[in-house]
Amino acid sequence: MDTKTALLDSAETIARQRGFDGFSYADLATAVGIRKASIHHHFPTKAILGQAMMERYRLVFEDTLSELAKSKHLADGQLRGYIDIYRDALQGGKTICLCVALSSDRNSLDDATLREISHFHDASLKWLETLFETAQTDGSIKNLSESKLEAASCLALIEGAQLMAHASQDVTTFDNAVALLLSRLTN
Amino acid sequence: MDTKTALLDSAETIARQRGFDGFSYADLATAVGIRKASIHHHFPTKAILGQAMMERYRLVFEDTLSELAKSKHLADGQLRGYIDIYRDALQGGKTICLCVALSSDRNSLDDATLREISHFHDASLKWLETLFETAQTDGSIKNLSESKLEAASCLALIEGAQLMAHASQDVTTFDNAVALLLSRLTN
DNA sequence: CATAACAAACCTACTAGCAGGTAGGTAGTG
DNA sequence: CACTACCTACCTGCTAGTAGGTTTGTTATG
Repeated sequence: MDTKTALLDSAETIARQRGFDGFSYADLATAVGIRKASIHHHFPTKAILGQAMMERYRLVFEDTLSELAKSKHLADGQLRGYIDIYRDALQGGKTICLCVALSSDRNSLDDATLREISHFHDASLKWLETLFETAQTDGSIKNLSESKLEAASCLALIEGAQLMAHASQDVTTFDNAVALLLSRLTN
Repeated sequence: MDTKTALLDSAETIARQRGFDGFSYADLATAVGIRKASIHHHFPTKAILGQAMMERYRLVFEDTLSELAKSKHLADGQLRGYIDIYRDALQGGKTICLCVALSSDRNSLDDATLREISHFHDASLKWLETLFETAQTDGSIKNLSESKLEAASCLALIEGAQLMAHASQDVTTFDNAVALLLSRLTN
């Protein structure tokens, strides 16, 4: 496999468990099977690696979301799919969304990476807002309020649910937190 | 001022901005005005300091909650107060609840501190559950579902809102996320 | 076809700086 | 005398990053 991809994969996996400060070049070297110094050939600095990691994550996520929007035409199905993405990302409480994981060690991230995170949040909010707009016409979600607020509330709920599930290392925590949101879906 | 208290204060302040790995004994030494090695006299290891910090935080928080429950008798007032605590804790996006901040660098925390965090979550959930039970009799919150799920959902929402507000360094993010929850309060 | 040139990908060996932690000494106080 | 609270000086281990050399495969040229 491509070494650069393998490095990003390892970095993402560990970062999602332990944050950006939670992995070192030494960790990646061991995981990938090359020497620590060789990583600098692919990613001159850790900041560049972080940025690349976050950008790739965002692009894959955006792709997943647009696929989801294509495959499910009703808002409730889309939201269920969206929640499932975050639930699956938990892997039983072991890992969390990269975005949530990096939010904590903000201080050790450079501006470019921070911008990637903002970008990610903005894109998520926009996608959810569209989803709730759809719901207002197809009626597949109950008790609707203003789409912008629904989106903000929804994202915060899901990210918080993930954070708590990670803290307790238990998916049930996630399931309990999103249960009421899911109960608003008609299908 | 008592040095030990000053150390805990500084540690808490920085930890709430940058996480547990975000502050060093050197940082605390500078902040408090003693030498780095002298901190070990008060807290032999960083793990012990972390534990003490989290325990104090939890105790103060529990105290605040019981005061809140005494001063406001209706559930909506209590919930508004609860949300305000988290909103104030943000200080415009600069700091977050210690519990949210530490959830991220789980790996560098010892078992005792992790147990303190669990303890904190459990206490919060229990308090909120009681709040929603109260709401079912006083009718001050609309559209009530099962109290346990309401509590889980509420805590996840607020913690997620705080995380996102911290990421964007903007309280508006928090306000948007909790707006729909607040709209369910009758007063 | 042989070989020289080049670059990509990796290596060993090293640096400076910071982390938490230790050893052992000192000033003040009951 | 003993204790608390602090000090200087140091240690080990880890971090990201650097310098410079080796291997390997491709590509251009006599």
